[in-house]
Amino acid sequence: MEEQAISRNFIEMAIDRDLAEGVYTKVVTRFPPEPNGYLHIGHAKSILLNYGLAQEYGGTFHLRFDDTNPTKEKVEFVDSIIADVKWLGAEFGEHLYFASDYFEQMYEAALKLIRKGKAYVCDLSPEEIREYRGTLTQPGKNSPYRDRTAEENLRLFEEMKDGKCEDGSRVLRAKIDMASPNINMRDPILYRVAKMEHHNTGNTWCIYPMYDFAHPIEDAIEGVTHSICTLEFEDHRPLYDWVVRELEYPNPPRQIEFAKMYLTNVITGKRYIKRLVEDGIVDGWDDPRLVTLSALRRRGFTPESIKMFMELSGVSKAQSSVDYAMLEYCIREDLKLKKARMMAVLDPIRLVIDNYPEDQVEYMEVPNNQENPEMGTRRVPFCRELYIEREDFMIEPPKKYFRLYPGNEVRLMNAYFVTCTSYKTDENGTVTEVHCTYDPETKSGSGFTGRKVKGTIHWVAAPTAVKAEVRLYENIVDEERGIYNDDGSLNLNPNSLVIRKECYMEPELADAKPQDSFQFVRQGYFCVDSKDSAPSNLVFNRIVSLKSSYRPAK
RNA sequence: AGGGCUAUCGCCAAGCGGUAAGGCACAGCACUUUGACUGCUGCAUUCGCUGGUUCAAAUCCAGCUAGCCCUGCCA
Repeated sequence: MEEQAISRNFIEMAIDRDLAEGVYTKVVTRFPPEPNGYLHIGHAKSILLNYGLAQEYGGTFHLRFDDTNPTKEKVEFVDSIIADVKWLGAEFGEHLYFASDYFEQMYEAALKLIRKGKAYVCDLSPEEIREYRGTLTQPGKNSPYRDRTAEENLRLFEEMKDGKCEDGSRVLRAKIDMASPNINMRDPILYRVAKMEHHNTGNTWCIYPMYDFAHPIEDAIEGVTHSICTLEFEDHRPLYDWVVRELEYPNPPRQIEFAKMYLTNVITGKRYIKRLVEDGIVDGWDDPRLVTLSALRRRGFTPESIKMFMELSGVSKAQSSVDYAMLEYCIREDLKLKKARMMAVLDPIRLVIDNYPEDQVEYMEVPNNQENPEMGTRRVPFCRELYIEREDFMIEPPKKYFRLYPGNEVRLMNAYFVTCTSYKTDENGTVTEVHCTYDPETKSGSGFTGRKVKGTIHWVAAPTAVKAEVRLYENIVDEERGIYNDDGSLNLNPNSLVIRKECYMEPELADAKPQDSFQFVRQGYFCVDSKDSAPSNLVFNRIVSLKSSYRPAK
């Protein structure tokens, strides 16, 4: 009851009011994508918002393809969208619809408007229509075809439907107000001719309804109560209302707009992503550097993390750009207790324990996740020769560096304390090998409290190490300058390349399957790539790095 | 005779006339077999600006300013 204090967003408040006033008795929402591309993280907000609202009010959520323009749509996109919506956990059950299945009803609706004298067939060319429309500051003027009789309009519209008109030669228009300050109300086009095959209806139709006409009808047919869309449609609301009013739907849906979500440092915007795909800059719609849902999934993001992200970012009408760090927080938060913490050395250097028996192998009992004992333990081999991270050793350590350097003692995670005794370099002065001695008394779990060390480093036994490839991703765009330059050329951040590393991992990881994910101690969360991994070649994508408060001194 | 929307910390975002929630980020301390995690602490005398109404204004009124959207037979 005190929990009630949690604030409700403006959409919930509007729905509460509608329910209280009896405008609606149930809630029906929908996510209405056009199948002209893959879904990205921006769409996830709309999906989760609509689905969440339906859940919250015990209503229904629909997935409806707004496929009214055959020139842009493909079944490939329909399939990917369905997969992505399901992956996010937005259950639409039987409520999967296609706007194109309503074409007959939309045609009837057009007929109704014509009979009411609210729509007319216009023979103006596209250029003329533009001229007649006026400008932002100048009113438009009436089309010379505006006063055709209903009979004539009916005849002409039928000709359009029957394929007797060429593309662009005629349109059906609403008769509203050419002087309206809202350009959408200046006799908007309702139907256009497009002699083209449609992915769903084939060649049944050669006239297709425009969004402004089709969308309110789709919503009304399905009994949608709250038609939630983004801010750029605010100016269309008067037309939306005009359509449902003139068509005399009994309980017309109501359109509510919210601000699109932008993420800093990534490319959102379907047309930019599309261009990167088409230009071959990325491997495909699911290239892990993208923020399409399929890319995030491939990279290892979880639906839960995306849901959390949407909940944290909130819903409002203020144009906003959420910090990418928030998404990173969400995925770390989600994986923290769920994933095993493994040791992997990304930039290896050999560590030899001089006083450890040459042929001995010990198996260390290691918890899979310190904070989640339910995840059990595993056995990790330990021996005389190991790999450690190159950055975990320094010849001359800066202040406050408490990893390995000559004379210093550190803990090998889950194993023993070791003290660095010497090191070897090549002719360039690059360290090639580090030598140390271990103290048998300090074995992990032995309860040794004799002395403490400040640093703990991870390692992998050299003879049994599994070789794998790891990919680290940097942001693909230069945040400062945007994606494309003025001349249309691509503006990639020079640091945005994928960094590939050959690395060594615990033998247990040899059995990792595509989409399995883990925390690599001190390195971040990684997920086995589902496309590029072969049994003989494991490829891990870094989902997100771990936070680090260590800053190497300059 | 342009219209619509928005403006609260670096980034999101509550607030709906009674004296600025929360999260991310950041900083510091503690803890630590991950410099992680966790815990604690700090982080808007002020709500785009200027006036006005009121005992009282981020909240109401007026006028400015800035940003976003709209002149597709796209959605």
